[in-house]
Amino acid sequence: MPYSSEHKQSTRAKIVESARILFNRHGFQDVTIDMVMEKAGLTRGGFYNHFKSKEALFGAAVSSFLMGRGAEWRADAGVDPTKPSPDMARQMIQGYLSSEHLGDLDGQCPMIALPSDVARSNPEVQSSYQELLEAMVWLFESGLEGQTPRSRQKALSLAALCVGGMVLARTLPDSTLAEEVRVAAHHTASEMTMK
Amino acid sequence: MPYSSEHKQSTRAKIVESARILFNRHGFQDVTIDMVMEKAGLTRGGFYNHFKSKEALFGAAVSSFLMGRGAEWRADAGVDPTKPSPDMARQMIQGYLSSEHLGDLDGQCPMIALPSDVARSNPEVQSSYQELLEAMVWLFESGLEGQTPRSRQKALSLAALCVGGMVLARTLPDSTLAEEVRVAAHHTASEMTMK
DNA sequence: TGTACATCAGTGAACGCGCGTTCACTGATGTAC
DNA sequence: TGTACATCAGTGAACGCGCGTTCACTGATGTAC
Repeated sequence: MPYSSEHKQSTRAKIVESARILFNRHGFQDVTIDMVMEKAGLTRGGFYNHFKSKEALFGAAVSSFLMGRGAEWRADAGVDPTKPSPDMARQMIQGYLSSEHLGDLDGQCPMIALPSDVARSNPEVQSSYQELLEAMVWLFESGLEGQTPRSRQKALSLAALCVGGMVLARTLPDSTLAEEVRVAAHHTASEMTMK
Repeated sequence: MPYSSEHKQSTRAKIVESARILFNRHGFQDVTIDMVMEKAGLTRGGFYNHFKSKEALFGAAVSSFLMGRGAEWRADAGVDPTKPSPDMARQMIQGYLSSEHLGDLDGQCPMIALPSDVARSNPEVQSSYQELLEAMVWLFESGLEGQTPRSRQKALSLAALCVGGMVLARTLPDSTLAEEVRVAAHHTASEMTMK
């Protein structure tokens, strides 16, 4: 077999990474196969050696975030699952609702950048999105006292607050108001981990 | 001048209403001018007698929600601005995070249906979106005790929680989890209006 | 060790379809006389 | 009051462009002998 066995894999990875960044910036429909392949240093035609459609690429891109940063979240929380610390939840909130994350158009969480796109996409993409949320909720839940229905409710609400705060902040044209929303969500979320 | 003066206005209104519903269901890009005009009982060509572009229609559609339900919110809150009641905020939360609202694909709030679309649209559309959020925040803020920085933070966080909870619930393919998120956000938001 | 061969990742031209927009027209309706 | 006229909302065919996808090919690289 010509070409080393890793060669195709690494090309595929380059395509997915280019796609993840471009989708994050421009959304599903405004990104063309040409843009993705050019960013990956390749040409149009080769794309279908790796994916059966543009939608399949979208799924791979969302999923790649889950495997990357999402896996970090899990790892952070899973270091010692028997002794979960509230610090982990607080660090997560700190990072997620930070101004750095708000400005990081390339690296941001797809739940912020692509909610409508995912809602209208196919079930595989939506599953990746759901796994990402579950990772986040799981980390929050582990970081709170005990595993009561109460902490479950709190963890889910924290996720809604984090995602909602960032989605709003990203969409508002008045950056002062956007910042106000982000900071308010940040404070409220922090308080919720206290008591 | 032929045709009564209201005739064109009412045709325009029919187009906007059709567009609002279709955009809510399918997003900006998946709705065609043909679909909108057909739903309004007209044909393609006439569209440009009313709007200069598809984007202009999108702005009018988002804005029409603001003028419709958004105005109701304001009116509700503004009945007696000197004596704001926490009931108003609670009612708003009740309705916004209800399962009826989650299922109402046609009539739902554009902040839930179209966040990514608006984020990538032009400034006029984003302004409409912002006005909608401001109406919501204003209602929450009026419903809380006093006008302290504290109540402002709470009002903004409530908005983030409402929108975030619904965006997540709408996007999750597992409807049990979606419902869990909605209910959790509902409970937490209600609690926040208590103390 | 060197050479012919087979494989298949990557190329780039072409296809085909959809959709936003334009345009020449039609015909309904209000106004002037 | 009735009739000719002017306006302009609405029609539907056509245009043109972009983009997802296909396809015949090229050429780099591993393998067999």
